[in-house]
Amino acid sequence: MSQSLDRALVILRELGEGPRTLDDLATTLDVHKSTVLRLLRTLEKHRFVQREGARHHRLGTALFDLSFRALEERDVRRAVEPHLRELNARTGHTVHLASYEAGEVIYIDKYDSRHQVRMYSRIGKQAALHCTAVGKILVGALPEHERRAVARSIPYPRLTANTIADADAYLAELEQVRQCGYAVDRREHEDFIHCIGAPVRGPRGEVLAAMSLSVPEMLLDFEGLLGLLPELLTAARAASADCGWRPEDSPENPERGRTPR
Amino acid sequence: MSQSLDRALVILRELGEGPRTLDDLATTLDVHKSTVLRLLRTLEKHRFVQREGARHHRLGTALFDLSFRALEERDVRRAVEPHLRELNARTGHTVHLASYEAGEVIYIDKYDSRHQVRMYSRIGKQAALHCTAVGKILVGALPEHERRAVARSIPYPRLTANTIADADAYLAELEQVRQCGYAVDRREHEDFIHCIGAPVRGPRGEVLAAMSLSVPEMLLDFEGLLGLLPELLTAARAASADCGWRPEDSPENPERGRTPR
DNA sequence: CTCCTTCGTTGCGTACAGTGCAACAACTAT
DNA sequence: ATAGTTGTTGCACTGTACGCAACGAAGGAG
Repeated sequence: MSQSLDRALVILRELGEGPRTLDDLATTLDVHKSTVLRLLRTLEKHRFVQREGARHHRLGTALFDLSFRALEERDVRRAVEPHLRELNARTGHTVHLASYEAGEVIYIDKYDSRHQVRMYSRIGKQAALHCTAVGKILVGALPEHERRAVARSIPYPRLTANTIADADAYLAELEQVRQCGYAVDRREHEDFIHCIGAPVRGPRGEVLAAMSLSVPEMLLDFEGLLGLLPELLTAARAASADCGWRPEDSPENPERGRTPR
Repeated sequence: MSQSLDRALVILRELGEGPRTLDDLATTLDVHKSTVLRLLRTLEKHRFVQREGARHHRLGTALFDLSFRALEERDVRRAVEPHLRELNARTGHTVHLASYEAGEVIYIDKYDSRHQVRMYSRIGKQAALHCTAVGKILVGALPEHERRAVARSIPYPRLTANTIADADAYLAELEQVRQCGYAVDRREHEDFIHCIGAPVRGPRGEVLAAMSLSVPEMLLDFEGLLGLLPELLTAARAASADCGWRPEDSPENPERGRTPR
């Protein structure tokens, strides 16, 4: 492990919270100012950091460049984008695309609701595994032993009265999700929002990503949201088709986590 | 300057081009494999890099997280977003929001055209200063000496027959832009696309960002695009109002580059 | 099935890069 | 003026990150 690189990455994380001064950083990292200064200079040279005024530093443009490049490279995202966009246009509600990567579920695309009340989320943000529709879809698609391992290892913070609270209940829920072909989050993550999710599949029926529709309760009750399920499933199937999925091949799908290279 | 950090950042840039193996990286960096390995491990630990299969590495999710956070923090972007979105909805064409930061113009937001033919761009991408509408708006808004310095220092690659080719012509064009309150790119950047741009202003009339509308010639000729100018200007003014601009204060605006802190 | 190549991984000794220190410079506030 | 911040520079020392070389695992060719 490289010490200086390690420190630099902590600096970046810290700057992700907002602009900081040299001293701020030196204090939180518990290293000498001059050390921080040198690291910042290198980061600056590569445009990962830029100065704001005389003393403040903030994240730079190289970061945007890199991350949008990386997002573009994910073919799933590119293929699903039009369908996501259309689902958003048809329903007017917030839609998300999420992917399972290295033990975590993160949002890789998003279109916001047309309405005033919006759900807080962000591309790049981690989604909770135990109380979101996308989390259930993606973890549910893992091979059994891995699924069990995940279920046992994650924490179960109780975010609302409906949040699933332990591994057994979670595994049962995942089983349910696998059977239905879709997942719901009925006020499990936030008190006034419910959500439905569906898988996007690839050529061998493997789950590549999860698509979801989130609606605040004041706009639509849970039954109303379920009424949109056909729209969601249609969109997810169309997206899957664009990713190479052929429905006839796999009526009941094999367990699969990610695309082998 | 920190050597190891420097190398790590080069690795990230390299991975921005696509997934690489350890050897690939060692070769392009011209350092020993074991060195690359250690850097990669540190990057991995912080989720800046993730493995893809056994041997390939690609950019990780921390990058998305950071960059979207940073984008969110830019208040301009947040304030302008709805107007950008509406302009996109009304016209159906590609709209961009760009900002001048540390000598470069980069796209900080974008909504794609509804049509099949799309312009290639990406959030985080640098825009050419001499042949894009946003570049002209933003450089044109700099104080005179800085504007001249920029004009003299940048290269003038000839991308089409219409591209401005030298500093004098550029400065004259910028003067024009300042007078009109909008900028055009009449096939200066790409042969089949033209573009119009307008400034988004802050409380003191200073230019915070530039908004633009890009349309392929086959969809709309240049006069047709100019017909959309009122739409663009209305959107830009509404966005400016949301950023604290009060039109009556500054009929002719003072020169100003960036917001002081 | 075996050999051979290719690529990732590990342990180690050394050199130099990165560190902390202390003094200095630029600003603000009082 | 004076004192208190905070950024910047030069320097000497030490520990970290480097390259090396040997090992191990995986995959392909014959």
